[in-house]
Amino acid sequence: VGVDRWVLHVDLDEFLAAVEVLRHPELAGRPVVVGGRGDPSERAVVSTASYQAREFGVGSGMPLRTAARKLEGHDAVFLPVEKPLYEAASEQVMSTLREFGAVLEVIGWDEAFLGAVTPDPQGLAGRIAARVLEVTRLHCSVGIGANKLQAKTATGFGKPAGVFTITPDTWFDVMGDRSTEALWGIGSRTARKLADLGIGTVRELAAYDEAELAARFGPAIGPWLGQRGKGLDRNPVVGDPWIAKSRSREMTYQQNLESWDRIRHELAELARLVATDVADDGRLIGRVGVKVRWVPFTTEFRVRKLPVPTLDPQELADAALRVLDVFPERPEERRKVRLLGVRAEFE
DNA sequence: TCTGGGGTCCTAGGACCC
DNA sequence: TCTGGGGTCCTAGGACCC
Repeated sequence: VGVDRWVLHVDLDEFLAAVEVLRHPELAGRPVVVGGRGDPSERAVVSTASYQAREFGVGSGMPLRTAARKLEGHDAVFLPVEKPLYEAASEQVMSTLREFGAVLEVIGWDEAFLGAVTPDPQGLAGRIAARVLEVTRLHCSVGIGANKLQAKTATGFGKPAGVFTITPDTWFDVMGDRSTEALWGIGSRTARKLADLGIGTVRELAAYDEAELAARFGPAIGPWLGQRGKGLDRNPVVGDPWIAKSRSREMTYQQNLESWDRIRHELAELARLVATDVADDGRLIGRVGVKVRWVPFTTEFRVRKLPVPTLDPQELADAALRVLDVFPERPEERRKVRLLGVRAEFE
């Protein structure tokens, strides 16, 4: 009785671009695009665009080439992704969030959930944003809800640098008329399948029979979709440190790979990189996966269990090459390759 | 628009065994 | 001729997220 349990979702505003502007203050006010190696002529996409860049229609996931075209004549800056820099900034943000003593679940460089018990979640949100700004000089938005879905959804309405609350009482007022694709966890594919059933809006999804959804989408995903529509989410905020189940490296080549020897060489190189990545972890690798993206853009993935789990770079490279051999179509058979990837799955 | 890199989870089907 | 039911392991592929 009377326990005010809330979920807060904290999301940094234009995170990568904001971090870059902090160390390059002269860039403030200009459209800033962070992506790839910072060369808009290369095969790469936008990781983060500053709000000034977004005004010209540039956003995450867009090819850098396209972004450059949209920003032509607007004094834009393209910067490379500097992973260690953002990791350091992220750690600073997360340790600031930890000061508040709530359960903290980190879900990305620039995002986290807090499970809080408080009669005044808005007050807490304001204090969090102020403290994050004070310590890191970065702005964030905070969403408040009765569960993760509501909180995460609310953040979008708070941006930039604001606080927004969604409760079970206001869920349908805020979300009811929106497309199902606006829901966290429903992408374009599922939204289209739902539309085929006559389900266009969140309200329509909420009203749909869950057994029917289970028949269409499977026993787990079907009912889960129905719950999403109703704004329900049973997943708790989990404070345990995240432990990766796999580690991978992949590379899109600026020039397509054509020779079989070159492909094998590059794949072995990626495998050794993965081995280096996991060397300190200590856990053995039980399965190895290989990803090939053919020209123009079809992607295939094969994975094989290792007869004997290993940590050895050369064994991993050999295993990756054996997986490459099971691809039904060999690269030497006329198809060019634009991307290779190696994934190691822990035992 | 010519489409990155690093992850997670679910589903379905085949193989195999009892 | 027409053929069980259940369990487990393995892999392919889809979908989504940051």
